[in-house]
Amino acid sequence: MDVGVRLQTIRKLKGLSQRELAKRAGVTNSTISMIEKNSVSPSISSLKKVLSGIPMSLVEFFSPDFEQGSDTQVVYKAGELIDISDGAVSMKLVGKAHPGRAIAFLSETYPPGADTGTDMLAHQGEEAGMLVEGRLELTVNGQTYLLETGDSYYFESSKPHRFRNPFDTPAKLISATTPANF
Amino acid sequence: MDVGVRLQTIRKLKGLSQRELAKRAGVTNSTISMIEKNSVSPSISSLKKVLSGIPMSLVEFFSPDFEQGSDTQVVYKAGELIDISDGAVSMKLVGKAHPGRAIAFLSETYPPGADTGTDMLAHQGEEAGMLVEGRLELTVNGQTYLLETGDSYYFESSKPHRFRNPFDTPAKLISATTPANF
DNA sequence: CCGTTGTGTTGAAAATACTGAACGCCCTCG
DNA sequence: CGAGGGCGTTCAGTATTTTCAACACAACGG
Repeated sequence: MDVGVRLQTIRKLKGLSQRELAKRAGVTNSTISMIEKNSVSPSISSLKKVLSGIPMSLVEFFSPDFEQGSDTQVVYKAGELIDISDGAVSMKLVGKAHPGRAIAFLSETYPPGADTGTDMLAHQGEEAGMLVEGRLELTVNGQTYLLETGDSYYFESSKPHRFRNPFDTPAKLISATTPANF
Repeated sequence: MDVGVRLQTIRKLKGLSQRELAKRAGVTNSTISMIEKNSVSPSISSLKKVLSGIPMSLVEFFSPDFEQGSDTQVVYKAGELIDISDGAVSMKLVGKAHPGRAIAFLSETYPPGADTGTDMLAHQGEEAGMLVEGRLELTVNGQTYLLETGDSYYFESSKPHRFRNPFDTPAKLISATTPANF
């Protein structure tokens, strides 16, 4: 992540000069200049001040949202997905050509007995999914649910969660998580 | 946004001491101490270094932990989805109990002849999806692709796009978009 | 009881970021 | 042509952050 280039891109997008932005932000134009040339690494407080002149939040600034070439791959054949399997659970990630992706879109297969473990991860973000085949057990925040084909879910990833297939037929799940941790 | 408190919270959540985190991050323990006490405002480069020891990205660090009540609905039966159909295309939204959702997770059905129109919207964000039934035609940025069952896609929503089913069998798509425009 | 190891905090010195006042460049207007 | 005003850059000096080496406190074991 190139802080300087990113700031300059945003500033020009907003049609501001270094001095103009500096005045709005309450810093000097030299500060802006040096940040953009990467000759310094600004402190959080000053970057925050600078961004307040745009205005833009730190989250937005660090979100690599709109910066992608126009020749990136769009469609992925079934065999083209990246395998990021974890144990018995098969997980295939859509969009390998998108390193700064905002969504982790997965096709997951849980063979009989498969389990994401009792790790109960608490990463930040939200996730949703739909079961397209079989049955699956989902535990969120201590509550256990039974998902049948066609059922779906939506919860905050910060809640401890776990997927498990105690049945004797494989379960296939399509899920989306944001932000992408991959 | 209290940088110090946030860092301390995260560090303790990960079960790290100041010195341990400092070692992993390649800074001194005093740096951690002073950042947590807000007696300094770290530079981007040093905060990045510190977070690399966790590890955590700057985006995640600055993304507020909007926690949700623990009684929100998690699982949605097949019939419980909200219908937000647009014309001939049937669209069903997962997570009606999540008004401030980050992801729009949809189950979409395109009957033969269905078309999202030539609107070619250019909203910001990213979207991904996977075809679970039938065949579908996707146009992104002027390029037209043929999706077959099991194929998937990922692109920036800012690129003009359109879905169309010119075949004589219905197509079923599961998709995710962020941010959610609903 | 003392030595050891863990924790977080603090002070002076070194490193880094920020300001203020230049500078050079390009444009426009008189 | 020359004055004025815009632009971004640079440099010396000041302000802030980071390091290094202590310090104080608590827990554990010999």
